[in-house]
Amino acid sequence: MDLRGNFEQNANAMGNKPMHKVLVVDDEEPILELLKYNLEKDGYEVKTAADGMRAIEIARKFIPDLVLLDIMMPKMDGVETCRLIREIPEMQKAFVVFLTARSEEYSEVAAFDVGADDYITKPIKPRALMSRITALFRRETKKVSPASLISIGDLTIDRVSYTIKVRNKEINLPKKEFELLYFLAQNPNKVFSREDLLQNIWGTDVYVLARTVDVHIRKVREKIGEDYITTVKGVGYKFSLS
Amino acid sequence: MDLRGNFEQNANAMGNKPMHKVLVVDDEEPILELLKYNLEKDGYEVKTAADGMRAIEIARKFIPDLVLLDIMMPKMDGVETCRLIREIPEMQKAFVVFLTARSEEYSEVAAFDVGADDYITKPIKPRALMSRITALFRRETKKVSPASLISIGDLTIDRVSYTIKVRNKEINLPKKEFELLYFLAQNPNKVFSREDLLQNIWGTDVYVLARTVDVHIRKVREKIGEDYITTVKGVGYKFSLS
DNA sequence: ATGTTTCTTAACAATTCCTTAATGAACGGC
DNA sequence: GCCGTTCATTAAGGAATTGTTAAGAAACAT
Repeated sequence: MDLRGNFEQNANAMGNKPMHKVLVVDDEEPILELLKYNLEKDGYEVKTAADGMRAIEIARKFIPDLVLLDIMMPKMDGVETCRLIREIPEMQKAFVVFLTARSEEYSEVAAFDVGADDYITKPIKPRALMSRITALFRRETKKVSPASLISIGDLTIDRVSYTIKVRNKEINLPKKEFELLYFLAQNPNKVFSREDLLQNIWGTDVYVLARTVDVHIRKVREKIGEDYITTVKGVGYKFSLS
Repeated sequence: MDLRGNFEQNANAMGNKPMHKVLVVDDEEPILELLKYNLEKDGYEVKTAADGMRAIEIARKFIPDLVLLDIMMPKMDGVETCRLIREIPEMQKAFVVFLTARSEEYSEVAAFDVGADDYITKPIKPRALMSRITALFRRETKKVSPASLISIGDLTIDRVSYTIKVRNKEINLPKKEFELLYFLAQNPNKVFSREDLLQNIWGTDVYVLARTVDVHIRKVREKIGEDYITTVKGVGYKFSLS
């Protein structure tokens, strides 16, 4: 069973990679397969369409983050398809990358004019294509974390340098421990159940036992002292000011 | 809590912001048109120039907030044009963004030395360009020209000669290694992901695997010692003072 | 051209971190 | 006191990330 299935917004406090959706549009079956195979291997969720009409139908529901679009297609060509896709409100911010045979020299200007973000010439080299797609998503503006510095009493949590300071002593925490402490400290005095913590720090698509939280709590306490995190029996943990 | 939200930069379409003036300089007519069209669609006031001389004439009267400047031009190249533009008193605080063909590899250092704020490789992808311009204007403070000399502890980084000094010993670093160290040292204690580093050092249009960063980190450490660059597992690297 | 340096990738090793499971301790109800 | 529940603590295996090396491309210089 594919556990990745329906979890799009698996972004969480740790900044896990969101899974991106890709729609591939080409009239040649082998190319569809090749691209689908490579994309899925890299962890993208993929749908395919054999012509422009189908592409638009699918785009409306699927709302891909990226459309790979063959320029030369029967019935409706790529540029026209792109224009129509851009008319779908939710598709405004999606990326569109054209696939074009080298010989064609299809007007780049026309392509970019309808809002293409890049174009790639056939024959397609999977590795190169994949790295360019990676680069596309890499450019995405990323969110700014709410507070990069939390200071409570003699404890300082610095998300920029990923370090904490207790009683003027700097300590390096492993990622999960850091995120756990950071998350609790963002809402001082508020109790979170283990499930809450798993959801927010581990993410929705991870299958981890609730007891795992205990172990991390224990390790954080070991490093910063017992005074900051309080156990609320039967409920969960909270960051307590004292 | 899904922290990911839809924070996109749909800034331009509405809102009564001050209208920004843009001067586009390129010797190719189609490119001028493409850029002019897209910029005006986004609400900028645009003027164009086909060569450096004309550019300077226009800049003197028009006083644009942003100059898009092709690096490769007949008669006077972009770098020279930029320097002359910077001599116009009213143009001191304008943004300058270079346009460059991917193949050229025009000296970035030369470009930044004459006061470029960014550079973008052709072929130009209007949507990407527009969002970068939006981002440029959104920045409150104009990027300060980076210091050419950084000194931290017993480490000195000299951007002019591309050399560093550790414990009074001068070392020559290859370009990528130097820029990596330089970039990290500019923001001491700040953790950068491999993606961050790729974007800022390799550029947005280069397709390189993230693990490549590791190898360069390794080489830098080999040369300057293990004490300066710290790994933050699961996150990235940082320059750490200790 | 030729040789040299640098960059990138790939493969494997080393390390750290995460998760689980097992055990013991604390607490409350009966 | 006894029992059951819940949490604390520890250790071990496995998973994930990073370190390291080498080899082929690419860029650069001679």
